[in-house]
Amino acid sequence: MATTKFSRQREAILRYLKSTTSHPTAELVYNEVRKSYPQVSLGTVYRNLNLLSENGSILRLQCGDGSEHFDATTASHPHLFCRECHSLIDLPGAVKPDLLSDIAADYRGRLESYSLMCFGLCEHCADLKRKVNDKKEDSYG
Amino acid sequence: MATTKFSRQREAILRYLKSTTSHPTAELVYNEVRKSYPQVSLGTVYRNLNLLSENGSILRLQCGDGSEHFDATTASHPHLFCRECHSLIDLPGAVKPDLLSDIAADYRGRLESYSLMCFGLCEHCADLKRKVNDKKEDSYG
DNA sequence: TGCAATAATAGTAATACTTCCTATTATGTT
DNA sequence: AACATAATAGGAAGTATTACTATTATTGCA
Repeated sequence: MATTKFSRQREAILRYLKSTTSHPTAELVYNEVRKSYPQVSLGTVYRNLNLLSENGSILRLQCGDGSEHFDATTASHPHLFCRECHSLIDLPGAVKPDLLSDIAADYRGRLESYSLMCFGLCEHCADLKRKVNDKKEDSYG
Repeated sequence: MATTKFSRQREAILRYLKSTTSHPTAELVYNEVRKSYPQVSLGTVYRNLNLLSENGSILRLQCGDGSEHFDATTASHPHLFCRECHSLIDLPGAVKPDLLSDIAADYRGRLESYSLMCFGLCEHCADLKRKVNDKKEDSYG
């Protein structure tokens, strides 16, 4: 078996992901890591993101915007993709831990993990919407 | 506003998606629709899949295998991506309808819909695994 | 029924995003 | 220090998807 060797680039990628809650794409990780390793290549970033997600160090998120996002908080937790500002954010509050077992009760296969992506409005965009509605009420009522 | 006009190709795409439970990719939809419309182009398939998913006629599913899958069963329901045979299947049994409200209780934004993707083994692959394990027990124990 | 307006299409070019390839460099071991 | 090899940089190649444009299909109306 090929043993995994340490690499500064991989450490920088993981360190960056652990330092942010912004769920960056590969491209954003690349731009960030380039600040400390100007010679790093996009291929290296992709190879390591794949390696880290395969060994469970990070999560791979898809929200329907075409590209993939990465998250170093590996415990299954829900995300929200805002349909207004297109930001991808962590949702506070745990999902019921028995989410999978409820489903598994009806199913003879094996459920090991899940990814829950919510769609709607983030707090900021929901606030804006409320303000706009308030104004409308002012003018018409 | 541009009004949407009828198109045979779009109808064929939707009809096919409604006739199957296999969650095909754009490429597979293309191959299928080509049987009735040999001249159809991949661009048309993509444009219509986007249109149909934007107007809520179909769902867009991502299971981490790189491409997108489409589903004409539009009610939010859970899916399973089998890590062994890589098939993407519907999970029976409803998710608790209060799944979103539980989360929304802690959140000031607005949650409108969700996509729940489970990972593990489908019934078929889970069965195979059990048989292999049984054999091992035979030989070693 | 025929005509005008325009949405949708086919076919192709262009654009992501991601992986693959190869010579070179970094890491870990003896 | 020397060896074995994992990992890298840089660029080429491969997919999945979108954009462009001349042509065709659909719709509303005379």
